[in-house]
Amino acid sequence: MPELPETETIARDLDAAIGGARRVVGTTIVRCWRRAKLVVIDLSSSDRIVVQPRFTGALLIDDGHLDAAERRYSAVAFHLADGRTLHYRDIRRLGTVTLMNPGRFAEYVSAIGPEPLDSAFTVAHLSARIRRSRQAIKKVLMDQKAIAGVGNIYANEGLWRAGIDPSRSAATLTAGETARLHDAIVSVLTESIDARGTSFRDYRDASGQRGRFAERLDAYGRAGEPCHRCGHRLIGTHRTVLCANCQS
DNA sequence: AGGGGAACCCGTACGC
DNA sequence: TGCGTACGGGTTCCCC
Repeated sequence: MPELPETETIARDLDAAIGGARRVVGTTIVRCWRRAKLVVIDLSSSDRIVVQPRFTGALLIDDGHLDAAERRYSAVAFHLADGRTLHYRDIRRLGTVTLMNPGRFAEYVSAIGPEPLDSAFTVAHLSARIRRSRQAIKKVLMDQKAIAGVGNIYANEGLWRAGIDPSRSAATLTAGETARLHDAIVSVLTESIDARGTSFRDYRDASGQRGRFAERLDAYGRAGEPCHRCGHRLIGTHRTVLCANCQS
């Protein structure tokens, strides 16, 4: 399930492969980039193709060698002037591909919170958002209106790094905890992008490769295994995992 | 307003 | 073996 680092990897690869004036029938792909968990494809017409992969969506380039298994679930195909085809494939079909004009795109994006890897995302910003919510801190982290791009995996990882219980009411976090959480989110997302994301289940990048961050996870998917920090057994379901000893 | 819950979808895992 | 069913999971929409 692509979160920020996986979506960033998809967008970067896509931009390298087809960004910079690749002609599609009737228009030209100018640039591919990421906002939150969305892959955004800028067209010369000033419209944009906005792809939300959700769980199983992937953008794959067929240069004539894409195997039939990958092509099988293709829902949308963009034929490029150079002969290649950009496929949106989605096994569970919960993802979306939307063509937006500039007004619609601006409206859509304005409802999304700040990018955690932008300099505008400061401890003060996180603190202000956290302080006014009595919801569990993990739920706030996953709220796209609060912070863009963080989902279940990186919410678990960030909270583990910061040593904070995911079920803690957001408003009860101290200034020190908020600062640690901010640093934890930024570092885990940055490191995951460097590793080309976390591959779980169906996620593949634009060339069909898996990400390497899965082997570096500290919490997500590790219930019952020893904490990498203190050795205590991690508790929880596959959804929320924590170390009861060092996340209080 | 803010929070809670259902719907969306289909491959996988599991039970009989 | 083969069929049927429960499950998952982010976002959106609806309702309280």
